[in-house]
Amino acid sequence: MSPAPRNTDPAPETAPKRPDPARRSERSRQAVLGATRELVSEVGYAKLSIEAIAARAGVGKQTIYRWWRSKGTVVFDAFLALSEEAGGVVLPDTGDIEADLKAVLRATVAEFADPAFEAPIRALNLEIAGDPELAAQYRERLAAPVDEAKRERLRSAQRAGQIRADADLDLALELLYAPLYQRWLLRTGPLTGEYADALVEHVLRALRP
Amino acid sequence: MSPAPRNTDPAPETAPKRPDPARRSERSRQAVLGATRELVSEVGYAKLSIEAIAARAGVGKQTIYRWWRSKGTVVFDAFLALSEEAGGVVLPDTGDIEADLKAVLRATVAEFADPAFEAPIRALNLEIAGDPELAAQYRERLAAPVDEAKRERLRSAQRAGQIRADADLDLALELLYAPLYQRWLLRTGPLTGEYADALVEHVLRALRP
Amino acid sequence: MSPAPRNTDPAPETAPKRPDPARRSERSRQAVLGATRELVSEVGYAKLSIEAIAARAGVGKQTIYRWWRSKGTVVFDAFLALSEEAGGVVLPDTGDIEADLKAVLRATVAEFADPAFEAPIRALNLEIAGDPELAAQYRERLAAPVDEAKRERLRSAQRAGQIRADADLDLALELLYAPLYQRWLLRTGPLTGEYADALVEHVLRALRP
Amino acid sequence: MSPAPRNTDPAPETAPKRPDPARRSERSRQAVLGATRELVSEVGYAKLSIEAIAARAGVGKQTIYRWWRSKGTVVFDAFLALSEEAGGVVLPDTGDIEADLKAVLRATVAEFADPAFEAPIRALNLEIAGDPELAAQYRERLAAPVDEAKRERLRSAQRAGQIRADADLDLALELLYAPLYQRWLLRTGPLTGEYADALVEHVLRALRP
DNA sequence: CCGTAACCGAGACGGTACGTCTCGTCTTGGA
DNA sequence: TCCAAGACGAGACGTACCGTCTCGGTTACGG
Repeated sequence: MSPAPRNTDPAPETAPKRPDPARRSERSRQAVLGATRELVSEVGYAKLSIEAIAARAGVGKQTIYRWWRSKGTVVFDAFLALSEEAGGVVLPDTGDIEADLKAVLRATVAEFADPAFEAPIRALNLEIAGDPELAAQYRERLAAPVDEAKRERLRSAQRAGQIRADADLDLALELLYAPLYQRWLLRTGPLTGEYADALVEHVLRALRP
Repeated sequence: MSPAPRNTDPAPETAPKRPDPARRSERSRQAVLGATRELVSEVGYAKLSIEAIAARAGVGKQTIYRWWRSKGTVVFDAFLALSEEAGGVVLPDTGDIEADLKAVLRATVAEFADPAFEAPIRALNLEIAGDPELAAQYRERLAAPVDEAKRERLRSAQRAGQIRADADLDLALELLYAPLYQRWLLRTGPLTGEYADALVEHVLRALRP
Repeated sequence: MSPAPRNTDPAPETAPKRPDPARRSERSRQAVLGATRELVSEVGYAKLSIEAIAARAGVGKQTIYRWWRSKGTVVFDAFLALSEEAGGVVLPDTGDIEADLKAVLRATVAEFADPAFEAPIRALNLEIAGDPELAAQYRERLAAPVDEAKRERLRSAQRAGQIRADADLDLALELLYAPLYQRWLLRTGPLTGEYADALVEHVLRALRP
Repeated sequence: MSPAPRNTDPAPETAPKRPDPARRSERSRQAVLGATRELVSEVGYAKLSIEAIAARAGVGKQTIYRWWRSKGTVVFDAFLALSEEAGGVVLPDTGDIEADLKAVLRATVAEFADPAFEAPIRALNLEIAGDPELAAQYRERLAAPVDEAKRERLRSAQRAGQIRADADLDLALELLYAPLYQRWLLRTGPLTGEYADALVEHVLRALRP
């Protein structure tokens, strides 16, 4: 039996001195996230400053820099915290996959149209698009459970014979949501209920047995 | 005595003093756009500053503020100029719509994978996503001609009976490109030739007569 | 004839980019010096901050950093400006060197005792003691003319036969003023008129023919 | 009815919670003083921080704040400890007051010229000049014994008839040392052996019978 | 053909925010 | 209870850029 290697870490190099999470002030964390949500709504993401967050939260700037890498990570956490409270996602399953998908996509369209959601969601998306590490966290903590719920609904339709057994469900999800997302993000066209319906109809045509 | 005339003039209001485009220095314009392209490649969009552009271009800051609204518009123009040089877009038409689309999407995948293109294209996309006015310009001057070429190829396939006569070609384009775009922008999955092929196959299934 | 050498400069090395004094804003300069004098009086030298000076003066911080090396140099200039306005110094010459010196030293004692002068003069002295470059400027621009006036009074006494012809007048000045200065700076003893008188009497004993 | 008692209590007032000196860790005290001496030499007094002292000494910051009022008092103690080890001061007494004083002043000049002493002594002096309480401590614990030794040498010269019986010895000491001190502190002139000699000669002229 | 009015490079200005540093206080866990 | 350790609110540091505002210099009309 060979001895367990003690330290396989290839690059310690004068450790960057991480803070101790056990001693973190929960009160400060909440204050920062709350202030961030308020300020994003008030002045928008681009004009958001760490200075302003600290002031609004009644917190020292160092406390923010100690626990977050960048403005983007703070904003991300601020909305992540909100979403995680929201709890599990359940999609409707009436047995009619077309009707159910239309309902879900119309709901998504409505969400994108709500100006109160629009600004922060856009900010969050830009942040994610520009930072691979945030993107990874986003996928794991926010997108994954939602996607799984959507995939499950498609699987149910498969079992009901409404979708081909050999369909690639991940690709199917992308076909459903990416056009919506792109229209919204780049404002390349109107986002309406009719559009959502047409989208669902086209995609289902590709998926039916 | 006649009443003092109210100022019903709806527009001038201490005119904002537009510069005279006729006297604009072409040399300065080119220097700014060139310096901008260099700097975006070197330091990325987020760390790009007007100050640095002016210094690199050997140009006064005022010259930039005189002719561009914001950092975003400069970057936009810098890449617009490049693309417009590229000239008209023509898509292959071998008569086989599936093969042609696969070739085009694989080319797009390759472009997204090229790290030299990646950074500035991403920067440009973030800028467009965050600024509706830039988005409009982008659609008119860059996206429109390319989209028209793509639509024309689909129309040709329609005439050849490879695509249903009543298909919505705009939606078809979105179904083809949006999933690719989303994967790239949010890094939600690998971008490979196989993926492009599968995408084309699925979408065509929805479009065939 | 040999060609004129183009560049004999031995150490250019990415020049530190000096600002152009010709374009300096006199209004800003005055505002900074004024604000500095006010703040030194109000909060003392130790608690004086560049930030506060800039705010009080209605000036950007960079404007201070552009023209002054350190907090010390600003304070120095602030009081230098005051003193230089004061104009030429003239010492009394009644013909009685002892009486005149007593009067002058008593005046100095009174100045040191005045709390309005005390704080800033002490701040200035600490700054000078800690920064050789400031010390040099202080000697040239403030101390030199005053010292020359004092030396001239002693020379006049020499001509009148009240002081030895071969006396070292610079040393004489130090003997007169250094004890006073030391008592004040280190608070090693009471500063009174009697002390000034005793000092003059002792020093004159060393200087008389 | 008796009058409400006035609070004649001169001290407690919501007691400031003094630590118990008996339980003080000698190891910590030494570590702090040692680290302080090192750091003053390395970075100078102005850039010295409590934070850095604590880190270098391997001591909690609170331990410093518990036992010292300010950065100045720590520095002061650090050098005080050094000097007190040095033990009693004895001045030479060859019977020739002029030769003896010249030797002593030349030694002082040499000390001031030594760059290893220069920096910390200057730091200490600035601190004393800016803090009356430190100044008092300095006089009692450091200056007093040295001054007494010097005064004793002058008294001995008085007994020997080399100095007038009615001379003010305290003033004499100031006449001897203040010029030296001032030249050093403000760098107003060269500090040489010749200067020390000239100083002694002038002062003695004022003191002789 | 000669002002004179624009653009131009340059860069100082009043500001905002950055990210770091240190202050002096407070909290935790170990001896 | 003291200590090492270090998180905390606070706020100054010195730097980077912002967008505006002069400065001279240099075109390029238009009287």
